[in-house]
Amino acid sequence: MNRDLIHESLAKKVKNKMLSDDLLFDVAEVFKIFGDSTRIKIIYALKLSELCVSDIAFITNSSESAISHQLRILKQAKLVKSRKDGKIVYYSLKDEHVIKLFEIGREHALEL
Amino acid sequence: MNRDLIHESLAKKVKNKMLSDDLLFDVAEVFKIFGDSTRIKIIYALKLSELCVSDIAFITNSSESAISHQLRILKQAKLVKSRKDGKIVYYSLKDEHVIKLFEIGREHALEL
DNA sequence: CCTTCATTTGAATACCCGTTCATATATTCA
DNA sequence: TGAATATATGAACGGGTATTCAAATGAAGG
Repeated sequence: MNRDLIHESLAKKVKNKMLSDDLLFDVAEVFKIFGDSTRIKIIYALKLSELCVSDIAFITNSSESAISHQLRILKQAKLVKSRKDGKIVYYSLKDEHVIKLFEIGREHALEL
Repeated sequence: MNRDLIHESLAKKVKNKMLSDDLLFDVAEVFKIFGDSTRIKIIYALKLSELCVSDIAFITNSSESAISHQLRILKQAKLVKSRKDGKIVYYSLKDEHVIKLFEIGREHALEL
């Protein structure tokens, strides 16, 4: 780690302009949530409609347990919200921001 | 997996409207690339300037080997491009799309 | 050529994380 | 209250992946 810098002036300038490690970590965390097939499927399904756990399990061909675990993660990340009606818990996307992120990722995926 | 559907009609409708597993998988893959602190740091640094491997290692406090590995991943994902000048390889972001995705993730991270 | 230096590569390690399975909680209804 | 059902939870297992370390590649300069 104690070498000569190849472009000392430039590298130090860029290093000074870097965002904080904390913020960059948080940004990575947001993307990490979207970076799983099951969660992306859930997000897209919820983009189409409010749904309960077993609906989502059916739609995504996953177990209810797996979906429940993933919904907890999505909820902790404040990407989805839930309401309870009797035995059934209905999940939906928390805001338009989530949809925006999804759409841009989708555009990019299509460009490959 | 062979239960009664709670909201059969709705669930089947949503399932029919789902994007293909392949596409949703690809979308998740894109986000997965962004979902790592080191790679996000690299992306942000390259947003500020074209840089070589050892510059990036200095800026991100990582080893050159680790950066090189991550740059390969970023290049395979078509998020960065490179040009060679003698011994030195200069990396830069491939297009504005990458910046757009980063910025939206950043906005979302700030909203927590 | 031989050395130096920037980068790459491969194998090994260690860690993270998604799923499964079994069980628990909670709510409805008989 | 007791059975049935929807969801949640916790532990454990397995697969994936980021980093490290050692070594290889490739280019410049003496």
